[in-house]
Amino acid sequence: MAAAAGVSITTVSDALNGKGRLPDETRSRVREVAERLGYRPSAAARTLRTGRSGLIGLTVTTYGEEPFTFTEFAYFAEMARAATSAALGRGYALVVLPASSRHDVWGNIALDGTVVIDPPDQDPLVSELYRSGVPVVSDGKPGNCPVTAWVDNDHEAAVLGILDHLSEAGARRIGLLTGTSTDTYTRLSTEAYLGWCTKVGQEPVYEAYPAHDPAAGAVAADRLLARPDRPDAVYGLFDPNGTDLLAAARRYGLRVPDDLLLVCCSESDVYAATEPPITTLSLKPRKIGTTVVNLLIDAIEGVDSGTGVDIARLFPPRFRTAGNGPPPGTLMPTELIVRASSQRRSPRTTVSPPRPPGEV
Amino acid sequence: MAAAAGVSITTVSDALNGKGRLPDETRSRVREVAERLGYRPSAAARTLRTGRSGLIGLTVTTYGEEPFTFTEFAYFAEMARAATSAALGRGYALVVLPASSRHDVWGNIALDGTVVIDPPDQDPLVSELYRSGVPVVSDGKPGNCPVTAWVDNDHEAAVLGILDHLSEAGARRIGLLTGTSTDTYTRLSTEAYLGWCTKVGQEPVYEAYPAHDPAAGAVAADRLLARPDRPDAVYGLFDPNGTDLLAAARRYGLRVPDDLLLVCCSESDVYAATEPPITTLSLKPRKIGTTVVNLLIDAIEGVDSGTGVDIARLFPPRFRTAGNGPPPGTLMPTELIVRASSQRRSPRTTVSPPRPPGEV
DNA sequence: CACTCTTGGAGAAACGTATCTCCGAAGGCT
DNA sequence: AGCCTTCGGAGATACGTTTCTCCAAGAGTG
Repeated sequence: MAAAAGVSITTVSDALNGKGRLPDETRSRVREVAERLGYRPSAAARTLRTGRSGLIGLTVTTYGEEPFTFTEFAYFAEMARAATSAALGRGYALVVLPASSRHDVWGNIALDGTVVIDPPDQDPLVSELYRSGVPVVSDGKPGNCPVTAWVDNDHEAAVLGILDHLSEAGARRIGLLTGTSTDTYTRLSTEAYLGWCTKVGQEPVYEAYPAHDPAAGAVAADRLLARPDRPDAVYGLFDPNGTDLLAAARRYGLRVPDDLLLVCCSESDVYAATEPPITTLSLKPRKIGTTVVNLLIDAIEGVDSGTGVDIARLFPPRFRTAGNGPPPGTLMPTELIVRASSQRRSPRTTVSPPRPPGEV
Repeated sequence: MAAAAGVSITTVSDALNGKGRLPDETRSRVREVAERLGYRPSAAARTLRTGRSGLIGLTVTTYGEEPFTFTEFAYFAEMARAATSAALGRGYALVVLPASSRHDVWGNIALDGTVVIDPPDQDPLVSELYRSGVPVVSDGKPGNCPVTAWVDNDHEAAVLGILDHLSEAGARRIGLLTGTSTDTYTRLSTEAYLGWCTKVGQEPVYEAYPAHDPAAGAVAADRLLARPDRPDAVYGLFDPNGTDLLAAARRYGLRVPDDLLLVCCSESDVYAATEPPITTLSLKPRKIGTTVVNLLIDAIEGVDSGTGVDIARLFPPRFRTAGNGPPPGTLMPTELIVRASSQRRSPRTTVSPPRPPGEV
């Protein structure tokens, strides 16, 4: 377009990007012509030249044959929404890419960085990205992956907070509805529960089921309440557990909260309208999504080119451990939304602060 | 990488893409070296050269200040998930881009095509994309936009089916909970309701509220049941209407389905577990998402370069109208999942077939 | 032997941008 | 008058592919 419009090609680039030293008159003239011609600079050429695509990958773990959980749990949907919004605010767009997608799709996209949700140990995808010099920030503390940074909730503190809350409400034997998969969330939460049981001298009462199978949840809830050592309070780790447990309680003639105290982890507000309303733990996916993306973009824009070493210098000291240690991580607080199902008095809301970073 | 590995640059390209005429021995040798070096061809360069990025935009309409509804209604989440999966299956990735995002973000991304969800009349974004030669397929029949193709439910048939269903169940006065926005879904559904009322001689009984405001839905549901001409059956156009209406009915001491028949449009399975279970209309977002993406990719891969004229020839005759008329559209069937809230006998499931394309 | 045909692969152009270097001209200074 | 500095902008190169054209050598044919 350039030459035809008024003059040369360098001038167009400079005028449109505000780079060179041109009189305002020339600048505005070039812009006006570009506008009139509907000229759009080629994103591909710009990406090739600058090495920046403005694209961020969002990788979601995949369970079973379905492409991904994405919307299966409200957590992911909320998190993705917040992440998209945050990225857009800084001029980046999100590409959603299941970890399972074939290599040719991943390889065919110029990514400035990647957000990885709950990477499994030794995730080959993360390793390859890291080797390629692509910054990776994970949602969920990574097991053994070389990520640039990570963000997570303090799951241990959250579970302990809930168990204490239920104890205060009068629970004598607290059960857990958990998952069979080995992701960080499930593992840390379950470990926290078991540790608490040991500490207070309660025999653990829990049922585990494959969390990605919606039917299995109802069965597990039923099983939990059918046990001879039936708990008088239950915490369910997954979103649908609340309704499942409520239905199971109804089947066994248990009144909530009188005979059974109930808490589940969920981002859904349907639990404000159930009968009775159910206390939920929110993992604050919006905050997590926003933080993850901002951390990632900081890394992208801060480091010049793929040495991958200077990145740590970008983060404030509170985010990183000393020297050449593990990647910097930050813990986000969770929020317990107390409703009728877990108490006999009036509701209130508590926020669990993260533990100091030193203990991470 | 090329020259260093074994030999020249053309050969590498040919070997990796299976293009030229090379002996298998050379091919495998080059591939092996590439593998060892961890060589990845530059997506940016390829895009620049071939004009194909493998990227598809997914544009979601935005309500108010929140970036987009995306997850607000399960419909969008499901649809996006199916679309992502379908795109991935054909080697494309999805970039999620709110229509409201600033121009510089849109312009900075090389898109092979775009999926637009429910474009408003005269959408400037769609017009610009179309002019740029980027294929656009919309979910929702476009009002006055030059799209390549579109996919939608037969909303009129769906509403009429529900009204008939409620009539058969004994409803004498059917109310509607609808929205104040002017999107196609709301408009067509409301018009179908009003038309039906005229035909059967019933006075319309409806309340409209801003669908993006979750609190307003509960208020509107309450208002509808508080009217002097209270309906004995209600259809709610939006996902949360079911629980809202159920709560309102409870407040007024109305038994469902005895005093009030209930149906709402929702993709959520929580309505299978409510008390009583609520009949829902599913718009089949999975099917829509899949179809939209496949149509779009057909258009992308079928037309050589942006004339934008030959595209219609790609579609089977049933998808297009004659000559130079409106863009080809296809209607997907909806599914009415009949549960206890709308009948006094045993549930069954009916599928409403789309009307013949001639009447589009 | 002179020729054509096939095989295996190299050379070079082009995609459209950003950026580095350089150049002419004009003005100010000694 | 000669020199330095700034202004406005042009030229050239590189980014890493894909693809079109072309070439050399050997094999087959008369």
